[in-house]
Amino acid sequence: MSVDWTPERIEILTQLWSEGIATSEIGRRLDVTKNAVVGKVHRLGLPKRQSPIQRKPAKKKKAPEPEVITMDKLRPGMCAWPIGDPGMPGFHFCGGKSTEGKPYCEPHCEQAYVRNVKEDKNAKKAAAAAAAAKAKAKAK
DNA sequence: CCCTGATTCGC
DNA sequence: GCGAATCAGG
Repeated sequence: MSVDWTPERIEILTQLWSEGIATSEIGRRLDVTKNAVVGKVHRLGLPKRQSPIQRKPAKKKKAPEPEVITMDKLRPGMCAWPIGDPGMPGFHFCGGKSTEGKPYCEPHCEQAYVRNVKEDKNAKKAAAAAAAAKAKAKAK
């Protein structure tokens, strides 16, 4: 098994790969499995081969579906920011963690109380100041 | 079935 | 970051 991917081994790997050598062959050459080779190659960002292969959206392991938050899924503590048009099919909510005492998550809270300012210099200035203050507070 | 590379996911 | 398992095309 591979002890470490030394620069030399990576160089050999890259060289063989660029020469069009099969992963299994490279693996034999470096005494690693072909999976290790293809994994490393992919990680190094080397040019791909055999392009027309398109993998499935990954099943069999888990179901990391973002789960759309419909009305019945919406519970206290979840952001009630509406997504889509109420009454229309597929209407749902953000569902993120809402801020304490507020019906929306933080990003949507910001949107919620945005005033109808357009090209207001003061607003920009205030926003910048607020951002700076926030960053400063966070840095602490 | 064999080969190939691609992607995911536990470590 | 690594690579086995798994997936997909040929």
